[in-house]
Amino acid sequence: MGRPAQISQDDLIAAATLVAARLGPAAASIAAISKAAGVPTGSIYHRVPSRDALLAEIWLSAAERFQALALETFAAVRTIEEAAEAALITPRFAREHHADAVVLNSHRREEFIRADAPEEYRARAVRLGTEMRDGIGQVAARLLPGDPKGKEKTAVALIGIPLGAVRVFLPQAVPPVEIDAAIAAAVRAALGGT
Amino acid sequence: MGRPAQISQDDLIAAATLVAARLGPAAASIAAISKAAGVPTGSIYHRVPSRDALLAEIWLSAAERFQALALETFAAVRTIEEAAEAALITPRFAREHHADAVVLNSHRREEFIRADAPEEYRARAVRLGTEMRDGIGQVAARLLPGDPKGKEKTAVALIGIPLGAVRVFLPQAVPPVEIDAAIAAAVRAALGGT
DNA sequence: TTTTTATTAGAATATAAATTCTAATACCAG
DNA sequence: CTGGTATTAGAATTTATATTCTAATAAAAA
Repeated sequence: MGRPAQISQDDLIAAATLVAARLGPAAASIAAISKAAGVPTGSIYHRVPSRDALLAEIWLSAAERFQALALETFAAVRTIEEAAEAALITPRFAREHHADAVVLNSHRREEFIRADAPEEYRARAVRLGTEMRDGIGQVAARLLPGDPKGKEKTAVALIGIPLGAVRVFLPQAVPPVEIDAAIAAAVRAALGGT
Repeated sequence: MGRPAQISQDDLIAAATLVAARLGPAAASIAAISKAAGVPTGSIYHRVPSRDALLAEIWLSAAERFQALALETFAAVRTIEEAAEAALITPRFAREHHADAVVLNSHRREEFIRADAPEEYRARAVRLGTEMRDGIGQVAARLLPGDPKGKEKTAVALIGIPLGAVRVFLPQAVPPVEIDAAIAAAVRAALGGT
């Protein structure tokens, strides 16, 4: 079976995520990542075909982790009060998965998934975007039926506001729990409740 | 006086800002910028000493433009209602200065002003940060006196929430005016008003 | 008109980082 | 024990791009 690997592909992505979160995707060079992972540069290419692919995996694995949680939560939202509670997944995720949150929140997707990235990765990213828009659209249909800008307002409330609040503290710190009440209140207000 | 320049330093920074906003700072190469500005690569170095300096100028000129507006507005805030109105400078700025807003909002400062950037630029960036924190602190002292987390809540309300709301639409689009009411309502709520 | 000089223009060079390559290594199956 | 094989290890190569350099140019001043 050959010589055993020092790290798994998941370990590699985790190490690369940490580097990208700390230094930014542009500075996440193969040299920096291999040093952080504790393996020689050549070994990286036994796990992923290229740096572009690795950068894409960093973003996609973080995004898929967040989105699975978000969509499941949003699907259950029937009232503005439930929406206010659901919006708190964003600060909670940032506390539990700091590096992922920094990757998603303090950087642009386009810097991880370039215009010339392999089609496979672009497709996964597009699917995530579509799924999120659908999920938001369904919440909007339930909470603000008939409002022509209901989708935009719901996106601002469920995504924009909590993300913005969290971003005041990222990437250095973790958002303090005290801001959760402010986020919930802001979401209620943005959706027109009380 | 020598051969006249095709573009001024401000023109160069404006062109570079557009490239950085569209492609990200990492992809804002000298070649890409010179092409966008319509001048040969060598001419760039008659305007700025290095690419690092140009990237720093892009961020600083955008940040200084926004911050002058923000601090002047915040200085007049005495009530939560005035704070809600003041928070709307962010979506308005994004509509009027789209590329600047994308630079500031969809990218990290650290990617424009690297750890090894010339001290002059780092100092300007540090000063901006200090001034903004001071400004927020003074608003917090007026709006939420005695609240131990008043500064964090004010930052979330005046910066985080409007920035997050705007970011739902950037970098492709411009935030629609319809969201301004939602932002104002969210800011009031985050500050504990009504 | 001639001289001066900042700029254009883009080729040449330097530098940094991604990728590939060769050899050595360590485990497993037989 | 031995052969097969995936991995380590890191050097060599390639590629991309920042920077420098040389010559030509265009306007203003003398």
